[in-house]
Amino acid sequence: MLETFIKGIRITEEELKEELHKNATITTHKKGDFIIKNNQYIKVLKIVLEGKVRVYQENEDREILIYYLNTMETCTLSLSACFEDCKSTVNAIAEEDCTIILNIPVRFVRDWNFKYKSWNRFTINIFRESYLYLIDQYSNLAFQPLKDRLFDYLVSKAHGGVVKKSHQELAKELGTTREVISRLLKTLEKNKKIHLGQKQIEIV
Amino acid sequence: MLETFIKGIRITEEELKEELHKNATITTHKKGDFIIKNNQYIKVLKIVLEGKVRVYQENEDREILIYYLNTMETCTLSLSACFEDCKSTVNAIAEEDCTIILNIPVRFVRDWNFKYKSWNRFTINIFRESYLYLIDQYSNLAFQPLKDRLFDYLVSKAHGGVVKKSHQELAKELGTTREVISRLLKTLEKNKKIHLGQKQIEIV
DNA sequence: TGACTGTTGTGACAAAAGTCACAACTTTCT
DNA sequence: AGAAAGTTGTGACTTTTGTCACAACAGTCA
Repeated sequence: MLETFIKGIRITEEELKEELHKNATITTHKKGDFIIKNNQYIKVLKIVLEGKVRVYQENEDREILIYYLNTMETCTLSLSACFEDCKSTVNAIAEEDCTIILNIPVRFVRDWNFKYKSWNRFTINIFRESYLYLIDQYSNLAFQPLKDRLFDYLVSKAHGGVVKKSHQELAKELGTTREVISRLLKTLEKNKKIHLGQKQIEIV
Repeated sequence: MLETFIKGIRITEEELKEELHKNATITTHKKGDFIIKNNQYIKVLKIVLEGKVRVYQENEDREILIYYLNTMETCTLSLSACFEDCKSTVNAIAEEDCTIILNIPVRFVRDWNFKYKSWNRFTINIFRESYLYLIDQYSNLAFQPLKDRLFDYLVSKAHGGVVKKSHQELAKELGTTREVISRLLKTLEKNKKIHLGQKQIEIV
């Protein structure tokens, strides 16, 4: 439930909005394009105007979701990188065609933090909420068995009681493998918790 | 390695230091005292002047470490709470007798963020580093087998090649149970990676 | 239509982690 | 010294998760 509140952009000051538009470059990306790769230098703030980006960590053949960026959401890690040069430890990939604001010069992001109250608020809120959300995820990962994490995840991602994702996608989001997800989903179906279709899961 | 750099307080402006001292209350706590409990409202910023505090999440009979606060370190979660009223989702317990600055009024923490550049820097840095550190921990938890996390943890906590902790303590820090730790340590000893003593582990 | 690609199901097995029970040893405190 | 509390070792077992192999099915596109 935390998740639905985080990463929303909330800029109110007109002057700042103008600065944003004046300084930003807008780019478009096709589904499947990498926005950032592990070990690459992050040099600009990224705000997703439209589309969907998956930010994740990878490890050999597995992956785990850090967060999704949906329409009008800001990448916490790129914001973070504005304050200190650093390499990315994550990958980000366009899950849908998307348009992204980037190339806001780093020094602006820093200066605004002291110049505009609303930007300051915004920055702090992004960090605050991302941090709390991650702690929550961390402790779930530590204590909840996968079958519970899976079910909770399905519930959180459902639109009208339906999740349109393949088992492989779920595996990549939850940090496990496809076979494990398939098996757990079958069990959930036997227990009348869900109903399985092709690339579609219905929550009962 | 990230860990050794985070949570350090770095206040340079004299005026701000004075404000800190003027407004703060200093309290002392005995080893074993709870500094904050799960579900309690966090109302003040906490900075550990001396001693050691363990901040962790609990789940029935298990626990997992979020971070330790050592001398001159600031609690990220209490800083975060200054910007938005919220309940704690963690516990914090004094692992050694300690003295703590608290009762800095919340509005000061917020105002300073716009008034003092160094405080602004400080706030951002705390969030930034804590967030990056947690992502690192998160992905380790997801991908590294416990035996590796344990060994890495021992290495990171060793002073002069020695860790003075009981198996129970390690279990609480790594989010598992004592028996599991005992067994893994025995294996590490057999593999000549460590040498086991009473409440003491020597890294070879 | 038929080949290709992606998706799902599943059995068999292995490895990792958790649980329970109990013994033995150390340290602390009186 | 002796009791109590904390610490460590360990066997036996269960549950959870990961791996491999292979089959069947669905959707897309030439």
